[in-house]
Amino acid sequence: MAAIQLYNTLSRQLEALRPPTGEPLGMYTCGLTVYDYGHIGNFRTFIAVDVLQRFLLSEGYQLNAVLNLTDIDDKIIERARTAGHGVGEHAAIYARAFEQDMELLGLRQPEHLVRATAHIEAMVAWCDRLIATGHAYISQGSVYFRVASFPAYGALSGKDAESLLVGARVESGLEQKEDARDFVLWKAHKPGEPSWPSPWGPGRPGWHIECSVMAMHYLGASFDLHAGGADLVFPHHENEIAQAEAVTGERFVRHWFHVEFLLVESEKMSKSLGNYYTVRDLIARGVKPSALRYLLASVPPRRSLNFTHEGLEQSAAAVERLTGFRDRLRRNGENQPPAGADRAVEWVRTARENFRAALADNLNTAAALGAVFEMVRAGNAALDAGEMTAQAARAALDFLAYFDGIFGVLGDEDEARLAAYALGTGLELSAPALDMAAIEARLAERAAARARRDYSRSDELRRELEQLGVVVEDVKGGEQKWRVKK
RNA sequence: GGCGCGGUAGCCAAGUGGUAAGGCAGAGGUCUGCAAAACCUUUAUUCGUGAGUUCGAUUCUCACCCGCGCCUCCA
Repeated sequence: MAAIQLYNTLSRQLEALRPPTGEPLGMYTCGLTVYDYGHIGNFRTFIAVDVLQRFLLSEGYQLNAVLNLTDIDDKIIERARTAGHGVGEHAAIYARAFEQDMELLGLRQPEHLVRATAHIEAMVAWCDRLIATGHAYISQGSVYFRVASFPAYGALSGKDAESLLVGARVESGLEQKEDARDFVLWKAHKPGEPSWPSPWGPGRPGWHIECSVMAMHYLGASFDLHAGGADLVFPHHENEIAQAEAVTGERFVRHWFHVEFLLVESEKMSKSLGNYYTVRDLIARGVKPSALRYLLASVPPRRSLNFTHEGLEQSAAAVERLTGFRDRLRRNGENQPPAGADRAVEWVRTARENFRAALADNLNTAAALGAVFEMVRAGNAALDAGEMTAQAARAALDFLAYFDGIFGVLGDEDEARLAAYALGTGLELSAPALDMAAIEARLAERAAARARRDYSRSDELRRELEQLGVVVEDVKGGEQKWRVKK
C-alpha cells in the first residue's frame, strides 16, 4: 500500500508519514486542561487521535505516544476557588474524570499520560536556557519569551508579525512585556496561588512551556507527529515551536495534525446556548458509548463535525446494522455448504483494501466506513442467497474484528464499560436494568405458543416483551432471537 | 480587516475533468402466520450563485453569496 498521507498544518498540504521502522513513531497530543469535565468537542479530537493511533499500530508502526493533562492554570485556580477546593484537589478530580471518560470511550492508553505539575523542574530549566540564549527575559518575577528573537515565529499559523501586533494591542497593556507579542513562560507568584521555586522567585509555569518541555522530555528535540484541536494552532502550537526551536535549532515537529471544531446543531457549543455536552451528560441520557464514538469518528478530522441528537440516533442505527451482520455471520456462517468459496472471499478482500486506502488518505473515516458497509451488503446478500461459506464468513468476521480494532464502535464492551463508569462516577444511568427472569419466562412461553401455532398468544407475548425492553425476532427454524430495544 | 476551513439528496457524508460511494430516514416489493432483520427497486438530470477555460466541470480559474474557526492562554 502507498504511504499514509496526512495533512500537515505547517506545510498546508498532504505529506507522507515516514514508513514504519524499528524506531517508534513519536507522537504528542495536547490533552485536557482539567478545570472541568471534558466535553464532546474535546473527545472528538481524542477519538480522531485514537483512530489514527490504532490504524498506525495495525499498519505495523510502533508508537511512543504522549498525552498531557494540564493541571495548573488560571482557570483551574479560578474554578477551584469557586468550588471551595484546593487547586491540586480540583485538578485531581477532573483528571480522574477524564480518565473515566477515556476508559468509557475505549481510548487507547498512551505510552505516557503526563501532567504538567510533575515536570515543573524541567520547565524551569528550559526557561533558564531560553534566558541564557537571549530568547527570554525576566520582568518583575515573570519570564517572557522574546518573540522578536525568533524570526520563524508565525510559520505554523500563517501570521505575520504586523497582524500579530495589531491583534495584541487590543489586549490590555498591563503586563510588563518588551513587545506585545511576547508571551509568558513563567508567572510570578500571586498570593493564594500555588507556586514552585525558581531562580527568579516563586511562581508557576505559563501554559505553552509545559507542552514543549514534556514533548521533548519524552520524545526528543525533534519528533514525528503532534496533534491537537484546530484552535490550538495559534497561539499554543506556534509558541511551542518557538520555545523549542529557539534553543535546539532543530525542527521540533515534523508533522502537525489538527482536528477541526465540533459544532452542536450548527452552532458553537457554549454553556449559554444550552448546547454544551460533556460525555457524562450524554451517557446519563442513555447514549451508548459506541454510538457516540461512531458519530465522533465518522467525520474525517479535517472537516468540522456538526453534532446533533438526530446524528446520534443515526449512528446508533448504523452500529446496529454492523452488529446485526456480525451476529448473522456467527449464527449462520458455519453451517453453509462450501461452494464457490473464492468469490465470497473476494468482496472481503476488496473491502479491506478500500478501507485501508481510505484511512491512509488523510484518515478518511467516512470513506473507510463506506467500504465496510459495502461489504456488509454483499455479505448479507450472500447470507440471504445461502451462498455464505464458512471460509467467507470467517474472512468477514476477521475483517470486522480488524475494523473494530481501529474504530472501536461495535459496542461489545458497552455494557461492561457503562457499569464500570456508573460505579466510578456515581452516575445514574437512565437505561433500566432488564428483568431477565420475566423475559426468559415469556420467551419460553412464546416458544411453546408458537409450537402449537397459537399466534395470537405469541403476538401478545411479543408485545409484553417489548414492554420489558426487548425486541424478539423469529429466525428460521423456529428459533427466537432477541435484542435490547433502542 | 488578516489567515484558514467548508457549502453535494429530508439528515450525516465520500468523491472525480467524462457525467454523483456509503449510512440514517421515506416509498414499493421479496421473505414471514404477522412482524423484525435482511435483500431488491426507488428517492440529487444534479453537486451555494454567476461567469470563464474545455469537446466536456460538481471536480480547474475568477468573482460573488452563505456558514464556521483562529487572530494571546478555547480541543
